[in-house]
Amino acid sequence: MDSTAPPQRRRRGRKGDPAGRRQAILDAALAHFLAEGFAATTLEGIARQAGVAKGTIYLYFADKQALFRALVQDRISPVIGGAEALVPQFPGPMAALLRQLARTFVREVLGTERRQLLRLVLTEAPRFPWLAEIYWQEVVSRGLGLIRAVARQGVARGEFASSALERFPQLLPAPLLMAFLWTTLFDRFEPLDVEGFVESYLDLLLRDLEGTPS
Amino acid sequence: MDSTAPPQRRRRGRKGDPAGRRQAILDAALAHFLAEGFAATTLEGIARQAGVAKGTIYLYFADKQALFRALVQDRISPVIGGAEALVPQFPGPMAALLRQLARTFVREVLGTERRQLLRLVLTEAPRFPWLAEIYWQEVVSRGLGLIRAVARQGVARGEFASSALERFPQLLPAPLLMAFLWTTLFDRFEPLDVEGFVESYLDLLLRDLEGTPS
DNA sequence: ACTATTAATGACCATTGGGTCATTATTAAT
DNA sequence: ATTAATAATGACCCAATGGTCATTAATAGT
Repeated sequence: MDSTAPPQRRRRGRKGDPAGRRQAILDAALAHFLAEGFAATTLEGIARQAGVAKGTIYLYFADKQALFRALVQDRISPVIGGAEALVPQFPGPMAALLRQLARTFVREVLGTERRQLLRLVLTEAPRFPWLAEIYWQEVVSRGLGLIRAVARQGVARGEFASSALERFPQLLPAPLLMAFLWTTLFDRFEPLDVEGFVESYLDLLLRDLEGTPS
Repeated sequence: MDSTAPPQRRRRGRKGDPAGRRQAILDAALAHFLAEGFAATTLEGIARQAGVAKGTIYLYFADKQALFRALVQDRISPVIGGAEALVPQFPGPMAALLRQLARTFVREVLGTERRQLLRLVLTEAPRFPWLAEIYWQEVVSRGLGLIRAVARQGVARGEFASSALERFPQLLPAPLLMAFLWTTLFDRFEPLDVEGFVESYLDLLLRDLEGTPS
């Protein structure tokens, strides 16, 4: 996370590790964008933290926005991969799979620094349409697809009586989003038991999907 | 919404309507903050749209942040009032009341420019702790209180078999938040039938609250 | 009329920050 | 060694912006 070059070297000319530099810049940029948002982040600040001169950044990125874009693209994609690998070969019932997906999200995103990246995307996306688009392509559409697939499979196998989740796959991430928002903004006023909340919601959702009493 | 002073007057000295000026400035500020966010909004731009010189803003507000603060405080509070008036004297069953609360939110917030204000709060709050605090005091805590009251009442009257909503009042707004986010960011890729989504969720939630089959 | 008071102005200031580029250090090739 | 190629630098440029204040116009009181 902290990537200020170890001892303050002062080098010039060709350098050994261009990929490392790129990474250092990206790391520093992430830290600053997270803390201050896009508009308030200064290239000077990024450069200082990366142990690099301001001009150097422009050797790796066309401008501030390109840097932001590269950052997002580099770090966002890997998230969904695991889930996509898990779904098609899951042994147990679909209800259990949905539970696991939700829990994985809580553990792997809400419980790590990835949550900060999520926050960055959510807060900057309204102002950068391309950001929403990348996020849609790389994460949201794929996630939705997964949920739909599971929902459909559940119905096909006779495990689910309702197809509500297929029509509205957003039902699954809704409480996760709420938990995210809550812990980001309001936890200091009234802490939320995220685990309990999510489990509670899953009980409710799955109970309804499995047997619609009516 | 649009508040550029009617014809471009050029006045000096004492003026007739100081309250009107204040309002004009606030209107213009709202438009700009919504479109560009706090950091990217310029006082010059606000002044121009308000039909006022930049210096004039400083007669009404101490600085940029105070302006933002006043804006939020002025416009946010009235929202919850209606709901608070409705709840204590609602005639029908509590389930119907919850439905009405959710629908009102969809109609009165998601369906109006208030949604923009909500977006502004949500995107800027992480960077302005005092914003989260105001929003907590004026809206969130009161809203939560209402939901808890309804949940408790429902249980007391024997209408609800589960007290899940009392423990996690966030269960009610969760899908509303999702609908909000979705329509803000992803509607252009895959439109969401908000009404259907919310109703679908309410069915699910209320069915579960009313009779927990188990 | 004349004066005191005050609302409003906008030129101005100081600072900041994105972006450029001539210069310099380092390495690779010959 | 000498040269060519290139990685890195940071002083510099310039536009933009938050904030100030001497000046000016309108009004109220007398």
